[in-house]
Amino acid sequence: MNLFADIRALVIDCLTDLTTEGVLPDGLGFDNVTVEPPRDASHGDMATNAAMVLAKPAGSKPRDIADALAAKLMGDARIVSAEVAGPGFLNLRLDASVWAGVVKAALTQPDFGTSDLGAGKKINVEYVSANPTGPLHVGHTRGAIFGDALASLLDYAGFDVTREYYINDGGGQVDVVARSVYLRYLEAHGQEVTFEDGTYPGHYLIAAGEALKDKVGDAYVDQPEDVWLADVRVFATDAMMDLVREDLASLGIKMDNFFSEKSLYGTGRIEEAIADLKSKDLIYWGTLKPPKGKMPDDWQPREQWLFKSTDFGDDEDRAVQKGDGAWTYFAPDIAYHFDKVSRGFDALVDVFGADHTGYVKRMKAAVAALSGGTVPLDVKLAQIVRLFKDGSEFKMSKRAGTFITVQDLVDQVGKDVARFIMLMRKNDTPFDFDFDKVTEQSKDNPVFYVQYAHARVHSVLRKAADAGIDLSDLAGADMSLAATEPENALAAKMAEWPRVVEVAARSNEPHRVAQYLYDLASEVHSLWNRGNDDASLRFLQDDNIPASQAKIALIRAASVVISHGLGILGVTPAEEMR
RNA sequence: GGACCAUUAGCUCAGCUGGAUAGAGCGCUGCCCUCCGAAGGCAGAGGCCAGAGGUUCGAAUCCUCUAUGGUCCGCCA
Repeated sequence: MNLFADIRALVIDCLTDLTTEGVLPDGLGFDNVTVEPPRDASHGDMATNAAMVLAKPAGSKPRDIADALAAKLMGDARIVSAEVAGPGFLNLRLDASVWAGVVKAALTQPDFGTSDLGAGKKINVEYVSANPTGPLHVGHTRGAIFGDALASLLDYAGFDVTREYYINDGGGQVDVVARSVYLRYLEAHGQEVTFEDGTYPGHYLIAAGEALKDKVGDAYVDQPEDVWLADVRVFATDAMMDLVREDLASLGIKMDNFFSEKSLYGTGRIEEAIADLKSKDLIYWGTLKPPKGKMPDDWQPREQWLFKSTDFGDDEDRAVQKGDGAWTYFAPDIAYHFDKVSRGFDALVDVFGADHTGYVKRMKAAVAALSGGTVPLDVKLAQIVRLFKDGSEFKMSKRAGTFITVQDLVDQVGKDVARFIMLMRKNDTPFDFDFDKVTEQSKDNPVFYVQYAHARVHSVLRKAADAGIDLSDLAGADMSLAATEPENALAAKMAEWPRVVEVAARSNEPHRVAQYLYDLASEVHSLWNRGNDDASLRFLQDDNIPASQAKIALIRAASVVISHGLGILGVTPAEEMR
């Protein structure tokens, strides 16, 4: 159930009636009519802008429309009052039975809050896609967590979601890893090795070197590169991807599909994608203009194959083939997205790091061209995270050895904290991650605050069970026993949940879920605190089992919504804080 | 030179795709624990929504320009 959608439908019905009665002229569009929670609770439970939106096209005053609509709405049992206010808002108050319905829905409908927004459409969310050169570091985590929560959100909103990781195993960096693993392999055979420029000395490669030794023995020792490179490349990539998978798992991320860039080479798939663009007359032989601003010293004009991305809003056309005939990095990316389109996805989302900002337009251009404009691509950027520790910024440096991995992060603050904190902020604004603050166990820490709300409810449930209160049919409780104003406020907040899901999913913004959970948790805590002063608001009412059941039903419903929301964010809904 | 993103309370950030008197946390101020739910609670102060124009019933939100900050900008991967 979605209360806001229900009431909006009611408003539209009433407007339609007014049209047939001749109060409103024919042919009015109701698309702009909204039903929203009011900014100020004293205005009522819901507000509609119908009168203001329709006044102009209907050629009448907002007040007149509002009055007529109010009279109509009052005919529905759910509407207790409908008052015109401000510039023409219609403020609605809802019957207490409506809130009881929300509580029951949250308790009995496992899909409370899910949506048919996605209508089963296939959507592909690509995220992380870090080079397979080693374990993930903190720089990757924001995009990883964001992409994962977004995927869950879209799933919850009714999309058929595929979580995907693009393995950049086609470029030269893989050779570097392969050579580095080879050095560690020699080391495993007791040789002295030195890591020169162009190799990675990372300790995480030691295990890979030993594993290679276990696999091939001494077959590659003191052999020229052409003997072992191809094989070690595969071996090293697999080993690195195993590390990546472990890191993802420790963040609670599990991909549906890993797509190998390498699989595009030598299989005709790049050629196929480029041919598709050629057939659309979007590939031509030409010369790029020199870059503006600081001119590279060695820049020289050169003729090459270019993609006409300017036709689709890009600033420059982009090269797909280098002067030496090899593909640019862009070419396999085109082929990869061609593959996504070919797999029948209705929509695509790419999550990039902030360092790929300049890449967005050409990627959108490519997808628009390849799909004939039928498949939308939304690119979300994960902005940088500044790390703070002991009051000052913590700069990462590979050389200085101050390199924080995903494992370090998870070890220090835990998966739940890392996920929630990063998901509270919009993805495209930079933010500061303070190690000291996020591990604090207090109200000031939003992760703790939300989890604590959930745990508190479970604490009440345990106490109620100890007191022998029957909790087997909370949905059947007489909710009129928990219908005071602060209690209704909590139910009203729950009623927003389906709306939050839709809005968040429509804009691909999971942070809205986190913000909402904070607000909902706040309502739970607030109600709890009121019990300190007003014993009639305590959840366990001595000698009044029906009232206790109703109040428990209310907060239990809230905890169910919290756990749904935390589920989307990938944060554990703790039942107990320790 | 250009692109993208940001700019909201002293600080860190929200603001539900254009709605009413712009919100939260921290910090600040003032109250509140002999007892039952204080890892606290309640209340208050604090804003020219970077600036200037524009669009309309109505703008923090949309458009243009300007300023500041961030991320980038060759056939790199």
